[in-house]
Amino acid sequence: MSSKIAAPRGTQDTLPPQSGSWRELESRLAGLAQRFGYGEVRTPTFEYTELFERGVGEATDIVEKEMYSFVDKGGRRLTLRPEWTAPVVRAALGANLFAQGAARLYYIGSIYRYERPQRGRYRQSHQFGVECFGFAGPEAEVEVIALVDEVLRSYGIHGVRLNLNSIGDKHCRPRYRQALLDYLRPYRSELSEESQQRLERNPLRVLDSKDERDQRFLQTVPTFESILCQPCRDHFEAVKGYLDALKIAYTVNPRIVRGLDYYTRTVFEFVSDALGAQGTICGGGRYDGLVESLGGPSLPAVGFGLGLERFLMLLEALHGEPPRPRNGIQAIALGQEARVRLVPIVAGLRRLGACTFIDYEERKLLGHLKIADRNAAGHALILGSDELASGEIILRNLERRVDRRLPLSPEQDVAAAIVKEVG
RNA sequence: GUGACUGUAGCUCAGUUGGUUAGAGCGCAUGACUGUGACUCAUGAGGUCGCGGGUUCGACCCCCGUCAGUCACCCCA
Repeated sequence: MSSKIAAPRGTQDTLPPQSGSWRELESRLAGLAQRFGYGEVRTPTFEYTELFERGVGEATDIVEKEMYSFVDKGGRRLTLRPEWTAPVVRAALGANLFAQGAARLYYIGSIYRYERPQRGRYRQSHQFGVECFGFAGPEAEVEVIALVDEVLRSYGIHGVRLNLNSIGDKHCRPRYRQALLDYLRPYRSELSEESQQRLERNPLRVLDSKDERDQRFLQTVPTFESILCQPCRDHFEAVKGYLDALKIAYTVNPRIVRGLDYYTRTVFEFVSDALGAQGTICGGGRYDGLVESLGGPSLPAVGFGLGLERFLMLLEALHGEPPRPRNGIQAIALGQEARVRLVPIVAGLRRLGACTFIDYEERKLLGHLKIADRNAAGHALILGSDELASGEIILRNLERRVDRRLPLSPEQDVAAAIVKEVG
């Protein structure tokens, strides 16, 4: 026997019953997005590398060290999608979707990042997200935040906090950047090596350093709020006002910056402390400059990405393993003659939409019933020599342990009678 | 990329200072019960002890390497 091959590092297979939880979650998310007026977008799993370099930002961790990039046989530089926003914008531009102005899109699918796996972080993971294009006003932020809130409500999730911040726009962000530099430069040599590098390349990122050596400087660092221009300040206040009106609780957290370059003004994240170190379930914000930087019109936009692995982990942490309800019919034939009669009945049941299990091996009734338990079937349909002789088939309710006898003829009505009985 | 811990049956794990034939529980199979399932009882199958090298008379155990998992850092979903 040759050796087994494992799934690649940081990836995982999903089999029953977990695959059922995935399907349920995905369909609920899709339904919710549609309720908010969003249509589904699907994009290729890989894109030209340049899309992410331009869209996400050269100085981000994603582009610097986390992309799965390769050169194809035609010499093209390609990358496995590390995030959805840039591809969605590209796709929308390609379809000229912005000709009419606003557009609302949602997605569900995989992303790829070359990182060391740990709890809540994988090399292939999945995100649900929305992108709301065309609205410069604070209503757009509130709409997408309300959508996430609705997801949490629909699962009865409590204890997830919404962190909110504003990082300014193209007018005040450079001012803040300068203020930050002015403040930190004198202490440059006392900062962590990592932060020293960031100070020159991407000073905002110094803010979310957790290094001990940086902390004392960060305590008294000038905050964004102190330097926001008036329009940004008004915008942020309006977002908060709407959230209050919708009774969505939030905390203003001046330290959240987000790792992607394209964000402007509002940034937010939903955080749980039930998930270990990787507690961010959902991150998002406004990115008014991205569409234009990818060759489109100047069009404001807001969106978020929600991590499905982390969300499912949260569900399990909060509610435990979901109980497996008994459902479906275990068809049991005892003997070849019975099997010949039963197979068409099973086909009929399936045509009528009934979930039906059957094992074709020759075994005793006991063995079949154990298989029924394993399948969590709600009913057993038993056909053996006794039933053939009496012209009746037994339908047993496995939960209540009661039998029903149903006539075996006329043949074409048997399946319908069973379905009616099962309900 | 850095660090710590862990790899023994399908699953969860024992395995003494290195010693001869590697165990348990659950699960699985068969039977007790020509044909009535969540309970019993009995019997059985299932292991290159992650992989490769080294030390040793002898390695699941010690050493080195490697791969994988877990958790944390970095960062993020």
